[in-house]
Amino acid sequence: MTAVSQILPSNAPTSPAAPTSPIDDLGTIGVRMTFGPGEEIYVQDEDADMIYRVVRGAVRTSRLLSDGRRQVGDFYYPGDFIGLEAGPTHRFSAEALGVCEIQVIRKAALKVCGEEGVRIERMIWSGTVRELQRTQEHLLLLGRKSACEKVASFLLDMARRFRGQVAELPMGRQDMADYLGLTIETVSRMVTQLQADGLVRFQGCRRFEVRNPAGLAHLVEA
Amino acid sequence: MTAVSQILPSNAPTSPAAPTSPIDDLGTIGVRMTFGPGEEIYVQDEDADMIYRVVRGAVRTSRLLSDGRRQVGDFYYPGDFIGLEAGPTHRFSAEALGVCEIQVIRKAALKVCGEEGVRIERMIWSGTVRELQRTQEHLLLLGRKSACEKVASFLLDMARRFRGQVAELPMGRQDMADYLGLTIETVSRMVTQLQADGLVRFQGCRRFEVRNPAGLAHLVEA
DNA sequence: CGTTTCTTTGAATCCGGTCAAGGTCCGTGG
DNA sequence: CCACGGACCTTGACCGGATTCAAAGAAACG
Repeated sequence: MTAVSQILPSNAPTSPAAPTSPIDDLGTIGVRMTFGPGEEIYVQDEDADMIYRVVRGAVRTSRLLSDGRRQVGDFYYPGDFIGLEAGPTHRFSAEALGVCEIQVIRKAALKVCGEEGVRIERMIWSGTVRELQRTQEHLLLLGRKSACEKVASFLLDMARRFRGQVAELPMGRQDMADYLGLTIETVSRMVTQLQADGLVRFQGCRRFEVRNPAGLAHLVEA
Repeated sequence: MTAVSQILPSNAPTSPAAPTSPIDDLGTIGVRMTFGPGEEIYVQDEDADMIYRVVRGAVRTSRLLSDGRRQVGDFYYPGDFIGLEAGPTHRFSAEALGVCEIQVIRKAALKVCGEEGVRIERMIWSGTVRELQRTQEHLLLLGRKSACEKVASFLLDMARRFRGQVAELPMGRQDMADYLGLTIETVSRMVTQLQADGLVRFQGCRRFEVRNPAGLAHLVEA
């Protein structure tokens, strides 16, 4: 199901200015795998005996309703753990957005790694708490924000990762829509509107910069 | 801010058929406190050095936007931990729905309780994972479900707590609305509609029973 | 350079929100 | 015991923001 070490050609958006947060080393535990665009890292309802960490690239988690509606849980970047939510099985699927490299660790392996295992378990704990916090933030966004506020929140959040430089979105409009609980058309319209209002500027549909941080922040409304 | 051991008269809905899930004992750690309807157990942005566990009654967590919009995070019942999401400060407030009794435990106290502390820390860990799962379920509901499906999901979830008997809602329509990302009017209309369709039956606005479990489940659409 | 996929834009529709009344439930006090 | 008052819930009419449907435009890819 999940391809082991599949090498893809260099068509990947190499994200030249990617904001590489320094990734604490995970030591020698686990295996590195490479996934191509759209490939599944793990699947909804599958057993959850591994945990995963993004080394390079970006990942989305998503969940499908039986009639095809989809909710994107979150997007993950280098240094982030994924698959933490799991009880016995995964509630969401995880898919690579572009080419990405993932470190895969068997949960059971941590028990027998002493020192190193304990250190990683601590990282997992704090990762889980952060995940819970982000998810709660996401709740607020989905439950109580307008389309315009949703898109503004999302862009501001993305822009933060790039520290004011030009930001590059690793996902398309459909992924944004499914994250924000909107349709792709609405996302597109709001992006257009935010640009018309001079709050952001796009160069192509995946690169943008914030032109008016204060104005954008005002829309986000903590 | 939070009243210690306030005794309220017996106007509380004593919930005679309340589904008392057996609560594992927390031993002698921590203090029990009683809160009256609407009282704050902890407040958004407050320091988070305690954890809390519902002993009796029901609790909602909620978060306020600066313009008054409110999102209810979740509802908690006897045995549930609350306040787990916290980094240094609480992201949500927690308020008592009716009269309720809460066991309050200073986090730092767990470190020095040996055996007992470790046992509770494990309960907290599994509580946090369950919380994350519930929150993700909530995401799906807020992002991708119609008003009717939202209300149906909610009622089905509540009904499950009462194992098919007549269920008693500890919260009012406004709380349901803020949990579901709807207005109070829409919640009311959907309840009326579900009743008209013969899926549920209300006796008063807080007691109901499921009349057609399959039909209701069909609306929920996993 | 043609084809496919993704994005944007427009027009019409509809679901849920808003505004405004009326109803119900309860507790209080005459 | 009943009248009153307040809080909460329900219902109706209308409105508007987001979706839907459709088509044109732009990017990515072979």
